[in-house]
Amino acid sequence: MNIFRDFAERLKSAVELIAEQSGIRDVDTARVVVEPPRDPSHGDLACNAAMVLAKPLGLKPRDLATRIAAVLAEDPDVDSVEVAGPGFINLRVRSGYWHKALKSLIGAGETFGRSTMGVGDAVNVEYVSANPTGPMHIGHCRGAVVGDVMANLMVAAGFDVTREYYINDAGSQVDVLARSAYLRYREALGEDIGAIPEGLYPGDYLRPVGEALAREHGDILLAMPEEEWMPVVRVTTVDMMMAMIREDLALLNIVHEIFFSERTLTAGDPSAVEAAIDQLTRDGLVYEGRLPPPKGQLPDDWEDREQLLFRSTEFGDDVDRPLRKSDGSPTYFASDIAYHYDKLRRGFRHLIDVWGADHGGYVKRMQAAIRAISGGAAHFEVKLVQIVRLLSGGEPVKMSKRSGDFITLRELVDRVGPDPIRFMMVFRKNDAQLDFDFEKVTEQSKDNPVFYVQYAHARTCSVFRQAAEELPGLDLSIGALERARLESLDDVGEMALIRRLLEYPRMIEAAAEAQEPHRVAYFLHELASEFHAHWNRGKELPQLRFINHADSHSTLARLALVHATKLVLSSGLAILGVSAPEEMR
RNA sequence: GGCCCCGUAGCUCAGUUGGAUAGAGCAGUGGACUUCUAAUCCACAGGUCGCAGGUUCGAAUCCUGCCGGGGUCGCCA
Repeated sequence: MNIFRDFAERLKSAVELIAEQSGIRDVDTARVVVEPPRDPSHGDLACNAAMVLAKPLGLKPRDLATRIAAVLAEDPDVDSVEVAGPGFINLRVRSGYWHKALKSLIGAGETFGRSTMGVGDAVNVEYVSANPTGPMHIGHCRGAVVGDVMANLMVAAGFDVTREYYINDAGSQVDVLARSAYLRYREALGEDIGAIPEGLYPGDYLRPVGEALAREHGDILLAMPEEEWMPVVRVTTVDMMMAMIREDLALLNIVHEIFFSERTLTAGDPSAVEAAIDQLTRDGLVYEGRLPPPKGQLPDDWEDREQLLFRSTEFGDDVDRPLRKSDGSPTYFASDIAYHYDKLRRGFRHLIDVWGADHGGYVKRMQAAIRAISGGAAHFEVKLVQIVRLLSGGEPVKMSKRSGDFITLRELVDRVGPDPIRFMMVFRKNDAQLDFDFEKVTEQSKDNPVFYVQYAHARTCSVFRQAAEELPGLDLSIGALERARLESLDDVGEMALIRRLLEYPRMIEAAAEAQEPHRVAYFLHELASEFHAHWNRGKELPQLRFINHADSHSTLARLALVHATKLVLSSGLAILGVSAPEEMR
């Protein structure tokens, strides 16, 4: 149950009643919001209805608020109603309502917080899509986690989610990769290859590829010209790189359902890319024309020439975009159009792409393209993740990709483990830069939000261990907790915790709606804080402790609250893909 | 130069899609360990929300123009 939605419904019927009395029909209540007030002293729930609807109803905000308040005051679950400020309606809910809601939370168990908002709509989340030219490094890490948590979040919100990886295995870089692997092949056959020439991939990770090629083909590739060995070597190399990337992703518990090869778009006659260009041509969205040279610094090899352009300006882009390179082959943009065409054909109407910030200049044209090919019917959202700055003790860690000594994802996971990486990568808005400090992230203290939240979960477990030990006769089953006399939970700390827990479903929906996974992490941090705070109140006021030997009824009610806290913490951590440990010694 | 992102406490950042007196953590100061794990908690202090206009009952949030930082700009993917 979602208490905010529950009361929003009650408010709307109150408004409709008042509108009817004034002879007005069809009031638009879409902008009416019921939310927790920023200041808890204002009550349990705050509503803006009077301010939003004053005009259409021809009333002053405060007068309307007073009339709505009078209707709501009759509600048996409402304790008190106040009109405040410019026309806020502040509700205080009877404590029995909270206890009822808590009971249903416990009954819902792990399904608490799951929403049907998505009504099973098919969503495609494309993320990582790192080039298959080497192991994953830190630069890929953030997009990987953000995409994965996004997918989890959309599942929780009731969408039918497919996780997808686009393999860029068609460009010239893959040929360069294959040449580098071919060199390693010669090396594996005993040849002294000397230093890796400039322009090829120097990494040791290609050695096993060379060895595999040698095992499979012996020396027959040596006698072939490049056109002949290239396709063979390319396939083996890309397959092995992708296997390696899959292993890297598995270290972060990331598993994609679909790996989509760019190369398959260029195969066949006509290829999917050519078909897409043909379709755009038939729709009159393509022409031969000239682009103005870029302002600022002109590329050395700039030449003014006619080329095949897509009319992206008709769909909100700043300039029209080329579909063919000077040699006539399709641009990356052209294959990307074909790729997204394919996603739409597979039945997806919601597409979420997670890209690195360096692709920011690419967003508008892709949005334009999808508007064009879907006739405006598809929801397409690009989430750009900003750069991660890697620090160690506050000092930037130097990385040089050229020399190949960048820090791999594998090294990072070995050093700090998957949980801190996953948590920290979503403990920030995706469009803000992020500092990732080795020392802070491995630290096991409250400075580290990962441990802070995990510790709260471990504490909930420790309470139950303790209770089982101290009160061996007490039935601690879920059923017993559900039947507990929850009305005895009346301390301010307990009530604050209950209110926070019941915000969970609303937070999930809002985060999914906004496609902002970081909200889950922040919510958990706040919930953990609420729990730690209440725990500590039991030190000064022993009568507030969860376990009370003299009173098994209140103990059981409090354990029910602890259980509910554990449920929400582990549910939220599951969305983040972070483990919820039972103890942290 | 065009486009995109960012600018909130000394530092790192949230801010519930336009709500009330702008919030956390770190750093600083002062407190709480014969305890259900002090890996925690409490209190104090800290702000012209980059600047200037505009929109309205109401702006950190939306619009315009500046300033500063980052990214990006046909034949890389």
